Parts: sequence; C-alpha cells; structure tokens
Amino acid sequence: MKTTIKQIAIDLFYQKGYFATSISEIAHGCGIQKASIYYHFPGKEDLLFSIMDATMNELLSCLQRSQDSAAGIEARMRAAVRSHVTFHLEHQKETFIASSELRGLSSEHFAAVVAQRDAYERIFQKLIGQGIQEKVFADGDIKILSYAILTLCTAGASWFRPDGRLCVDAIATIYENFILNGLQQTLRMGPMN
Amino acid sequence: MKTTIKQIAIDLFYQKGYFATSISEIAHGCGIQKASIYYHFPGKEDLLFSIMDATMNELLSCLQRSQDSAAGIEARMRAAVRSHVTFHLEHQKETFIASSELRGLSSEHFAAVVAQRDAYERIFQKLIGQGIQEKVFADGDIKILSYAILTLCTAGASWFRPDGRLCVDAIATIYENFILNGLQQTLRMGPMN
DNA sequence: GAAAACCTAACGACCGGTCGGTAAATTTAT
DNA sequence: ATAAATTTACCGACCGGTCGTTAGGTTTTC
Repeated sequence: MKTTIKQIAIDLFYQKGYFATSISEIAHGCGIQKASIYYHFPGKEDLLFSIMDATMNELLSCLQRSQDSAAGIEARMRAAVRSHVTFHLEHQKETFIASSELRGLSSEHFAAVVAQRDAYERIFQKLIGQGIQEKVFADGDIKILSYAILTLCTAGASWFRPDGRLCVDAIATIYENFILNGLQQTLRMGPMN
Repeated sequence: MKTTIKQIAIDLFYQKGYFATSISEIAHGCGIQKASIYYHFPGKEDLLFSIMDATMNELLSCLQRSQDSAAGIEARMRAAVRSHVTFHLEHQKETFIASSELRGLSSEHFAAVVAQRDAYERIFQKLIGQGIQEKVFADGDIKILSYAILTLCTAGASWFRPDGRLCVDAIATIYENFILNGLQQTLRMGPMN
C-alpha cells in the first residue's frame, strides 16, 4: 500500500501540483480513508520528499552507470547527456515533480535534495571542464554551460508525451547531437577532420 | 494601487508560488486589508492571469521588434534568441510565473495564455524551418528544436541571479552562440568558410 | 455630494493532521 | 496446539486553522 500511495501521489502531484493536491484526494485514489495515509507517512511533506529523494538517487546512479562503459571525453559526455535525457523522459512525472516542487519541502529536506542535485551537476561540470582542457570543447563558462545542458533536458520532461510523434531514443539522439555541437563550437572554424 | 498590487503579487508568486501565496499576504505587502484587493481585482485567479497576459504580450512584441532590424536567417535567429534570453532575464519573475503557474489558471484563461505561447513558438519554428530550407541550419525536427531553444532560455530565468557573476548580455551571448552552433551542425563537417 | 478607495466583520468550505477504536493477521507463551 | 498478547492496517469523526470571497459601513478625493 505504501508504494500504491506513492504512485498515486506521483500521478496527482504531476497532474495538479503538490499544493493543489489534497491528502484526501490521494487517499481516494488509493481507495482508503485519508487518516490511513498517516499510518504509512508522517505527513504530506514527507511523502513529497520520499518521492524526490528516491528519484534523485536513481537519477544519480543512472548517470554513474552510464560513465562506466564510456571512454574518452566526448563519449563520456554523450553518454551522460543520453542518460540524463532518457531518465527524464522515462521518469517524466517524478523528474518533473523533483524539479518543480522544491518549494513544498521543509528546509532540511530542501537542503538534502539540493545537495543531491548539486552532486549531479558537478559531474557534468567536471566533464565540461575536462573537455575544455583537452581542447575537445570550446572555451566557455562551465557553470552556465552545465545549467544550459541540464535544464534543457529537464524541461524536456515538461512537454514530452509518451504517445507522441517521437520515441525516447530519437529525442535523446537529437539532444545529444544538439548539445555536443553546442559544446564543440571551435570545430566549426577548423579544417575537416 | 492596482499596479502596486500587481507588483507585490509578482514578487510573492515568484518567491513562494501562486498557491502558497494568500490574498492577505499580498494585501499586507501593499499595506491594505485583503478585502480591498477585491476592489481592484475580481479574484485571485484574475490577478494571476493579468500578470501572465501582460507578460506574454510584452514578450511577443519584444520578439517582433527584434526581427525588424535583422536581415538574413542567421541574423534573424540570433536576434530572436537574444531577445528571448534578454527578456527572460530582465523580467525574471514575471516569465518564471508565466511558465510555471499555468495550472493556477481557469480553463478559459489557460487557453488564452497557451494561445499566446503557441503564437510565440510558431515564430521560432518558422525561423528554424526557413533556416533548414536555406541549408543554413542542419536538418532536424523543427518542433523538438524549437522546444529545446525556448525551454533552454526559459529555464535560464530560474537560476539567474541579477547580482551574479555574469551580466545579462554575457549570458545572452553564450546562449546565442550555443544555440546557433547547435543548429548549424552540418558546418562542422564542411571545410573552413 | 457623489464617486472612488478602503475598512471591519464575517461566512462557508476545505485543509492537514489527530484521536480513539477495531478487525484481522501475526507472534509469543504455555 | 492453543490461548493470549501484540502488531498491522485501516476507519469515521473531529479539530484548529486558513483560505478566497462577500456584505455593508466608513473615509478620502475631487
């Protein structure tokens, strides 16, 4: 039942937003009374945090796994971007909640999720920095570029429709090429390779 | 006072979110009683719509103005991106609200704002399509690319700090180059120009 | 003196959360 | 093996508080 509550909450938080979703709505979706929710979760905010925390953990471990099988900075960045895009599209609801409902968290839980997010961002920033150092990527502001890359894909989760025209893989490919080209801008000026 | 209410509401909606902001908080920020808000606005939702509607109108006219002084598809796209980024950073609060609080609108107002957003998107899609046709941009999915470009800059409004390390113009330049390089991907494969 | 701007006071609805209680399942003791 | 004790999972009723909104009276402005 605990997992059912979590799933229903994900659906409703995604659909209506955290503040606009009431405990009784979640309970109704589970077929139980709202008091019963409090047997499984201490409160509404803990339910939200539980969703976010699990999502961020999965997101991070997914990224780390993607780096295992990639050699070279370009391949690693491509793998990272593809992992990021794919995860966000395949876990659309959870990642949307995780990126848009931070305000619903208590300050302690907020800090915890932000710490996870920062650790995630740092991996990308390290890749960008290394790519610039190796002259594979054009020189540029690492933080701004990392924000650009990450928000680009995060935002993808807000318009993506699973039954839409393009599948996850196709979108991942488009984004992968778009971003890699954005990063490798010096190559435009150089000779053919 | 009507403009004061609007400005305070923008500040609070940006800071705490629409649902988490109460009418009495807005009134308190204005130095009046909450009942007095209803002399100026029919209700809370109308206040939100009023903010969004004005923002979308300004955003659109700003984009149109940017196109007047640009000749050629690349220059037009650069001008469009720069207009988009600049507006979002200079009207950070309003654009953040306009892109994140759509769920707070009634269905009629929702449709109105979405229509404005769609008209705005269509301008970018037309530019991309024309650029592809003229072989200035690489072939690609127009809708996906337009979403990528727009959300990229929209998301910029969520992390930008006016007193931060980089000024609006610097960020606009980074984004402009990043996006244009992402679009012109075929040039990578070609000879020097 | 009239219209505009604002006030006090209150309403009904709903919210997150708590309470005492209960039926069924599980564990423990004999 | 079986009776007692405990835990699990849930319910219905309710509480204090807040919300958006309204009615009606009062002050300010021109």
